[in-house]
Amino acid sequence: MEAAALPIYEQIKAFVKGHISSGQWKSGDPVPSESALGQRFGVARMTVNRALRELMAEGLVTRVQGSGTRVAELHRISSRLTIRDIHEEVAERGHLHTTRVLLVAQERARADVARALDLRIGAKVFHTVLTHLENGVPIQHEDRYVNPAAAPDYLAVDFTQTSPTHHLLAHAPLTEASYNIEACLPSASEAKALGIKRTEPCLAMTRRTVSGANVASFARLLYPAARYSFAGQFQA
Amino acid sequence: MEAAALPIYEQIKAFVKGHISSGQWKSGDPVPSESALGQRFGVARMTVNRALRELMAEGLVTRVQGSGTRVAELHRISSRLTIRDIHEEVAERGHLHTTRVLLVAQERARADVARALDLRIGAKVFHTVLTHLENGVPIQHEDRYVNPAAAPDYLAVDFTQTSPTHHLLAHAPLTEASYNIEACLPSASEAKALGIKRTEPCLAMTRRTVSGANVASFARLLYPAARYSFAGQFQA
DNA sequence: GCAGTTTAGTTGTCTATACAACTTGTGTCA
DNA sequence: TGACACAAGTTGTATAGACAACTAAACTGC
Repeated sequence: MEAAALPIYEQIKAFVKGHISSGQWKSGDPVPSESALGQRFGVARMTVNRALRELMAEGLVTRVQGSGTRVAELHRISSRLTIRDIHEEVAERGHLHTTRVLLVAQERARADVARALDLRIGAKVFHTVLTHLENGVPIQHEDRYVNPAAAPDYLAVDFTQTSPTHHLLAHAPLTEASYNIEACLPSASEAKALGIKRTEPCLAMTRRTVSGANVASFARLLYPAARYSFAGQFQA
Repeated sequence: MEAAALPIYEQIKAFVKGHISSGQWKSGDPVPSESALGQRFGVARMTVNRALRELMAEGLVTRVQGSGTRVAELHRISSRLTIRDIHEEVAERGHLHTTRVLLVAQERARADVARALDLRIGAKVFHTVLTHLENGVPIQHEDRYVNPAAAPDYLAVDFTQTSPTHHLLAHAPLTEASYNIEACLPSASEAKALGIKRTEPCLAMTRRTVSGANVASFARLLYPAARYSFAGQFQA
């Protein structure tokens, strides 16, 4: 019945967290110094150091060399937003993921595409448009441009078997990614592909991935509002 | 012209990151053991341990006691999404933040509100509806229910001077928060308050904050799509 | 062939110490 | 009064070592 003994540094983290979340220590208040906590718990300073360092990484305290540790201003609620491969996400729910391939083509980059992929206007680019279905219901519309330099054999992939994300991760290691989430209404073709009305709002995520020196891909992912949302959590 | 010497553990992190993002080490590949890296860099194992521990926290490697360290599956792109106080956000852009107070009232909880705040139906709750403006343009519509137990003097606050979030953080220390982001169309009253058409899509964030044993507040924050989006970045 | 044991290797935690880098308040001197 | 030096306290980094906990493969005995 006994709880497994937590590592000391976790106990110290819990001790500090407890004082913060109970309101005993408020934003801006000083947290006892490493040596003070070390004495109180009867442990080495390095152990306390690890606890406080991790709390800083979690955003609960701020530390200034030479000055001390203080309870952070919690005006920022920060949590990890994880963007996952759509196939994995559907599979984890125990559902069937299928793909409808609408376009697989090589094109010349228009101005906006060229800018996003960091290529010249008119440069060769790969373009795919897919619809992802969960148990037969469309949940994501994916319009993607790929830099041929990053994934030369992209067009040869059978996208009913392998998701573009999966192929790209395997062939163009990810060094950087940025995304933007906004609300929008679908275009006529997007609405048709998703089987929704043009007046039904959608979440649109535009994502740009960088692999080494190249921008590997630029994608617009559209989720019908009724069938998708992003959720997150924060634990003090 | 010389770059400041990075701490050794940062150098080791950069070394591992470099091998991952260049594709030399792929997902699932083993990373050299702590002692191996320690020998290679001529440093103590604890130093390597810190580097690898932080890389695990960043999601770049997985570590299993007794087995070893491996490059993580990067199918998950994970980054920190920070939700900030609207006032702070506007102020940082050097813009003027003002508030229009539409409702400040004490009500009896309807079923949905009671559930969200973990109270009985008909229990006393505080209800505020505000519009936040940036340089006079509405950017956020805030519909919030507050648990009186968590912030007894909530209704007395002058919301043209202090944001609800600010007051709550000061009086009900945050222990937990969860949020959900979705796309939707505004209701008639929301559209009117934001000065947009009912056909203009919006990002809706519903947020629930917990303070100690109480659910402190439940809020629906509505952002016109044309004026707001969430952005994030991931660095390998 | 199989089950159990041993062993080498790996990560997890913790210590006691050392020095560097920085902040802040105090004291000194002109 | 002001500029400067100093000292005390704090965090940042790094070490060398120790033992615990766990894994996976090799080995042993049946």
